[in-house]
Amino acid sequence: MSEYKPELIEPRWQEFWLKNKIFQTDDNDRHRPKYYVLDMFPYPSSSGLHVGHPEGYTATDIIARYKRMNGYNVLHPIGWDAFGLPAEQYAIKTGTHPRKTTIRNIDGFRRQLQSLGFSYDWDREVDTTDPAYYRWTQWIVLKMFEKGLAYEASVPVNWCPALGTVLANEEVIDGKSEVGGYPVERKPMRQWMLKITEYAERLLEDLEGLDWPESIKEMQRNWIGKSEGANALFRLKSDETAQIEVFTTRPDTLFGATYMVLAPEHTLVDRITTKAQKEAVAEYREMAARKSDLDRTDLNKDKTGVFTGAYAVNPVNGEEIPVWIADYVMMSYGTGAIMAVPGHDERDWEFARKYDLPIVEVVKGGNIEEEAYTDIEEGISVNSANDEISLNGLPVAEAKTQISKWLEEKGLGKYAVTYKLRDWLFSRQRYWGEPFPVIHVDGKPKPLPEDQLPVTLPEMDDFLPTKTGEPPLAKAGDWLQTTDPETGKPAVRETNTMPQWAGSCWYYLRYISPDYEQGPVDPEKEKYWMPVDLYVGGAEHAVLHLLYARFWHKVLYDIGVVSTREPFYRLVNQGMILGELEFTAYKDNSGNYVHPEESGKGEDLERIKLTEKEVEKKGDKFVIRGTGTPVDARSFKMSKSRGNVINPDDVVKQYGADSLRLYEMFMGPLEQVKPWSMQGVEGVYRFLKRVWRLFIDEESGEPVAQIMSAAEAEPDRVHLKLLHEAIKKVTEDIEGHRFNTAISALMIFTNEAMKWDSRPVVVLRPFVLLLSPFAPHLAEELWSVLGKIDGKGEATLANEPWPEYDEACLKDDTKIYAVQVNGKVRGQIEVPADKAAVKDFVLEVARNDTGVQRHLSNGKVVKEIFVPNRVINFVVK
RNA sequence: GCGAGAGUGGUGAAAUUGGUAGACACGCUAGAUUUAGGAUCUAGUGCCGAAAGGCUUGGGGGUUCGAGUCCCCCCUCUCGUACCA
Repeated sequence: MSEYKPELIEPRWQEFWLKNKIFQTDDNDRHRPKYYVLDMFPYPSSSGLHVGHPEGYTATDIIARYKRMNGYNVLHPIGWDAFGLPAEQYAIKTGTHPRKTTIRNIDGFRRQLQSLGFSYDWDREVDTTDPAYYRWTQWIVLKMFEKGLAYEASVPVNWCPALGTVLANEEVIDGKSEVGGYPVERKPMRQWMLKITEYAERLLEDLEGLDWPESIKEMQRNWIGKSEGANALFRLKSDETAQIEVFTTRPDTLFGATYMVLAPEHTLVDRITTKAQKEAVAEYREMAARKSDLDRTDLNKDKTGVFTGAYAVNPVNGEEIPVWIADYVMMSYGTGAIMAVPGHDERDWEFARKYDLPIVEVVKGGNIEEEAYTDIEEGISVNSANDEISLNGLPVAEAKTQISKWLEEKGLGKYAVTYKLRDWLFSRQRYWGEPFPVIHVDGKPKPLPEDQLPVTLPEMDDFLPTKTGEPPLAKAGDWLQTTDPETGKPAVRETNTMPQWAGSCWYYLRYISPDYEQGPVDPEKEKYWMPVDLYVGGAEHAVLHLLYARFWHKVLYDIGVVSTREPFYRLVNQGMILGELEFTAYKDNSGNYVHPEESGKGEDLERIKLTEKEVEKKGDKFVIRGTGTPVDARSFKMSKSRGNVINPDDVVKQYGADSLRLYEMFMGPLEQVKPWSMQGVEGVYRFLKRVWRLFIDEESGEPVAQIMSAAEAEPDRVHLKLLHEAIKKVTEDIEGHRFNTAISALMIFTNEAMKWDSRPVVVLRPFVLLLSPFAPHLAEELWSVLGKIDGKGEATLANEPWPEYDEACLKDDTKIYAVQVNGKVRGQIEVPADKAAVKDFVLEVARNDTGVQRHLSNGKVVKEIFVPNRVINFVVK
């Protein structure tokens, strides 16, 4: 071998690592500190890896390799979140059993991941579709039944006829299914729910201690949506027995409540509606029921509603106020009813304007003729007094406390907290998911005893749901009919299955003891390994996966299965990788290039893709070269339809896994969104070739003559300075996840070392170790080359200690100062290091610099700034 | 609308506490070696200018001897969210 040929090097080392189980984690070694570094659970899709996967995986692999070399016992596993809709839909289309597809896809993913040289412990693979795994998923759900955290409910769900299943709110985007984009409608169905709301407060509170991106924490906080306020009771004018309870965050505006609104689905509506209004109300309710959530929000500019004919009494001032129904009030939030304060709530203001309802000012500070005044900092209560209490003159916060106290004393209301978070709709009408460990006896659901687990999926060849929306499992006759193991009574199995989230809620625990038989995780090992020290994945899981997993973890904590309150101590989101930068010009019907925005008829324009050479930059935009016609210059999300998808396999084939890994890390900061560039891959590939030539003579294929063993040549100060600078920079940058600048430090070392006539092994060896987390195949290869030269070193560098830098080697003989005059750099001076901190000496040298002198002669020096080892500034007047 | 984040060369980006802006890489220009090369090496490359010099981190103000970095106002983009009372 002569040139750098990754296709020859890489498979050899991958096989070596695998065969010798180099990265197998030793569970019983409790002396070393542990480090658990985790990638987000991949779904093994049929299309294989995309370049986004290796981004996070490379980052965690670098950390894992680095931590091992630093003496940590590292847990770095991978597995498969393999239940899910695509395999089932493929089965419906082709008749191929989902298990078959799943196995094939997993094999594909495993092959791809291994071809990238990731240092996973392959003996810990887990697969959510394996009964040995989902046995414990079912077990956890069983525990939830026991704790009363799972219940059945008939809820209007997002029924997608095309997919034949119910979708969670978060799987519906703009009224269409996230998968496939099919229309979704509302339909009431029997469902399993999990009481995540019971954990709302803890899920919110425990965010505090987590080292997560602030944006993700904020999204979770918003999702949980805690509001503090009061519940207040309004009695009805005509019906002494009925009361309307409302939730408000602004009890201080109670005197300004001029009407009330119930959600159309509110149970009181039938009871309070007057005869005269019955028809109008019924009509409105029917219309509202037909609307999906999307339609409701879509129409949010034009609020609608109907008067019920009933009046309620405002408890603070005895005013009789009309009760309306309107779909801008949601049954699922708060109490499903509001007191409307149009003076100080935008929505109520709009509604009141439209239906000509009175608007009263009770907080001074704005102009309620123009818009609702919602400020809570400056506003002062007015018009808010009765015989017993007056809020007048109080700021909002104080008014809130006063009125809440009063309401409570009177039994008219009390302090209340409401969350946006809803219970988790936990069942799906699908085949390819975990069956529930539940049977129905005498029409009632009953959890199975633990020893009946796992409840395995029945073999089927028809995966279509029934026409009524009953899950496919309803067709599994033999499986469906069973007996209650306790009573022997005939029983029917639950036919819903769990959503895909279930398996991914606790997989990080199974990795710890994948073969443990007595529970989901070996408690002793759990105590050693948990929590996860570093969790890396895409921001698309910011809310759902991370919230669900935190919820399950807390349940497991409560029943003593895990020892930590939170599963993931530190979270990092990798930024999305976009396609290559694209230049697009637009032509109109007559074939003239136009500006897309100025033309104002964007839909008729023809899009022309231009190359980099066909455009130039003018001002702050790109134009067609030689003309003034602007073009769009943008990178887009990779997608099949756009044709800008990069397949990692192709990159590996052309440049090798090390180049792919290196490029993905060199592109920019891990967390940032960044566009792909094939030329950038070329760049790092050239770097690796240069590294190769630092060691190997391309003509002969032998090590270069410049390499000196320890016996032949001592490293000199220049060698050591360069090396130790690299060690310092690379070490600190890996610790701070600044992989791009770490690579740049490796490049600087290589560029300099290439010029050396003598390349001492004792300098090259640490360099190879620094390179190894980034480009492990090349590093192993070069390590073995060095081993042949001086007969030292192990067969693999994976367990070598990480190099440490020596401060003494970093010292310079001289220091360089920038010399400024009035803040502008006018010269540069070099002074001996031992005198660099001597102010008078350095200033004298600076004054004598010819370039500086010229600028000093213009006036009088009034001030001299001296920043040791950096800069001097003369202020001249 | 609201919330969060980000704007630095032709491009991806550096600049860890306020101290020489543009490291490293891509691209480009010239040259060398060369049958050729998407190979390698050398030199150059923020902008304006012949040079001296001036200008420059989205725009405008401010603090400071000194601002990409701190403060105020504005603009643009990305992501999230959507009647949550």
